[in-house]
Amino acid sequence: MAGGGILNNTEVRKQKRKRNTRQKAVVYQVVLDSHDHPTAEKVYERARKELPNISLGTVYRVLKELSQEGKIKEIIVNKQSHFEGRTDFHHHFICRSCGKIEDVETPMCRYTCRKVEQKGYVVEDIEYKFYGLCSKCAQKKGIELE
Amino acid sequence: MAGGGILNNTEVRKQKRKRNTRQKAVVYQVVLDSHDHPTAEKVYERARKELPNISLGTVYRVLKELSQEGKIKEIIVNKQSHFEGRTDFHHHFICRSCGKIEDVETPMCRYTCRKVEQKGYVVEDIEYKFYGLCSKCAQKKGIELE
DNA sequence: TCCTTAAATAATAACTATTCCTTATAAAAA
DNA sequence: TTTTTATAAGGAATAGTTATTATTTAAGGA
Repeated sequence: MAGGGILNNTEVRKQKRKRNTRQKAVVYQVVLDSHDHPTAEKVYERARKELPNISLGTVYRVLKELSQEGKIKEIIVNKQSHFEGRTDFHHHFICRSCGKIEDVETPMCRYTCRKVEQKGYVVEDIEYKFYGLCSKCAQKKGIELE
Repeated sequence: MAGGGILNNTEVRKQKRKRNTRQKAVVYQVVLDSHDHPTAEKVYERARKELPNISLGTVYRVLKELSQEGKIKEIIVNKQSHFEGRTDFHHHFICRSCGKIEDVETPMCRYTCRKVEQKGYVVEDIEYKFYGLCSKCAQKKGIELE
């Protein structure tokens, strides 16, 4: 049969078709406006103020899409995804007492990368996490111990 | 009523009693003998060769105990726990193609730590993860692209 | 040695974050 | 406007893990 196996112009155009939905726009905006590294559930909560009928599944899917498109970043803490609008190179400090996640500005450790690359590895992504007590919780603990 | 609220000697001794079980010994040995950062499920599989009736729940509980005692280390990759017998300061490279986890010897980044501590944070633990392609997968991909 | 006791176990139910599935809806092409 | 199909909503399903409970067993003492 003619045309079998190879896509014609119409089919190619169809494949590329992408829709611009309000749900995606709202979820993206919520992440951009949030500076506390919200979980999917928190993003859902906030998005519902704008779009009361949005579903949690949609939030999860859109968050994954946006991450893959490089528009937002996913940070995993305690096996749970958190999201942020900052996409430049930086890392995170996680307070074990209050759970707060804070950004840490860090230069990439060239020495380490070189060492890894010497083994023939290709480094695509680097993730540093610092765990401990944030200043507030450290202070509180200091007071308690006195 | 007499004696209420305060523990007597017998009660104190009872509280401290800890049992040495075959299950715990076997799970520990399995982790020490494994050099591939096994998951709980994999540890379970291996422990069953020695103790066919051991339960998965026990494996999970013992792995957590051993981690808390500092005898083994837990590494979380893709929201899944892996375990290793090495407990000294080192980090990990994770191959996105084959999933292999490899140890990376790294000096602690003093500059970064100092920067974090300047904010009044108390750093208790540091975790570096490098994601990419291991030498084998990088080579394979190189060949494919030719 | 046998008893006692509570810590640890096996078995299994429950939980939680996330993904998958199905039907319905709506954005964009025609 | 009509058609097309990507995306949405709602809910079921899944995976990894933790909690619960009745049972077993290691350890200390009689």
